[in-house]
Amino acid sequence: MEANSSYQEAKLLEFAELLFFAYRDFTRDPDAILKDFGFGRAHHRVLHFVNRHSGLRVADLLDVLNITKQSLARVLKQLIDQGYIVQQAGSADRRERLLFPTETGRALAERLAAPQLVRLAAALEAAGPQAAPILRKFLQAMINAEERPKVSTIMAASPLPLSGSGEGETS
Amino acid sequence: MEANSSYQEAKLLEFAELLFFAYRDFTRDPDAILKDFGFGRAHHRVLHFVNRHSGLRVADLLDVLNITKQSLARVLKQLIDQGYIVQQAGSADRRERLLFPTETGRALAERLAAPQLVRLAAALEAAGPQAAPILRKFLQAMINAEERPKVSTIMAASPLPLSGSGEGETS
DNA sequence: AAAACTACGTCAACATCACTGACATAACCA
DNA sequence: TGGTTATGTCAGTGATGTTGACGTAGTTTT
Repeated sequence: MEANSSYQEAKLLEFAELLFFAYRDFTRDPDAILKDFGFGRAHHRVLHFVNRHSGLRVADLLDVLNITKQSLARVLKQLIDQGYIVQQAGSADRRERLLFPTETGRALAERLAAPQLVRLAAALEAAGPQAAPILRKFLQAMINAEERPKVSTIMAASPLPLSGSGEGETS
Repeated sequence: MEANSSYQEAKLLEFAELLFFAYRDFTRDPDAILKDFGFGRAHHRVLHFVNRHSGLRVADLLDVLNITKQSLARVLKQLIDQGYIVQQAGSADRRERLLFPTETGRALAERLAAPQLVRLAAALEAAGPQAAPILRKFLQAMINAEERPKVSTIMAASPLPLSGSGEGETS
């Protein structure tokens, strides 16, 4: 089953290139919007995960994004200072800073996601009715095996209930 | 057909996140190799397209990568100076600089691609036998409509015949 | 042949986003 | 009390992208 023929390799290279082009364009729409706010792609990533997984800790975010805390600090600080994200001390462990989007933050996150969701919906439809489960399997298998449990955990915790009001206890 | 239900949106968001993680890990292996050479992801992209589409012009490369010539210049110069890529004046239009990989360049390109192809092959297998055509449709549809003809042209021209020897006429 | 345009290279300044290393603070834990 | 943990922050650096301006060789147009 390890067909390593020239044909196979050419096919795989084709997918590698398609993936490059697809991802390039996937990020293009939000990048354009972000520019108007003086933000970059890093802000999008942070805002996305804070919005979608409300209440995650700074450590969780570092884990998800795979960047250093110094890298995160800059963008997170900007998002907090400009009122897109608020922090809240953890109730069990008060060292933890749980992150929540403000209303403004949620609105921006949704605005950034909108063109991407439209694109994804169109691409899924173009790929056919059975595409979704197949694509899910493919993408999951593309993720490093050691990372998969972590990713599953994060993605399963999407509608994490807001412990506090999620607002009003800004630093 | 514009199912915009909460369920649909959640599913699409899931794909958006999976795509992020998948692409992140897709670039991880080559990034690690590049570090040993003092190169970055930009070098990989240039070397990849020069290797796979031997003889393309600088203008083609700019078009494919969607970056400015000043950005390209830095990495391209390094790859040329260090013997991974050679230039050759176009025969029809001698202003054009056609780009070719050296043997060393080809070897590095293949080494960088290897883990990605392994990953892709495994993911395609995990996704099932009908995955390839579906995935191809999906990825193509993810690309901006205006860009698709350009991308098709580039990808169709993969085994572009080397006009010269492809070596020996370095600047 | 002169003028205009094209392909490419290059200099300079700058922004974003990542990194390493070091150190500070507050809160938890033993 | 002392050690560890979660987070924040300062300082310096590197990779990659940007805009703007200018130069040079080669092609095309008039």
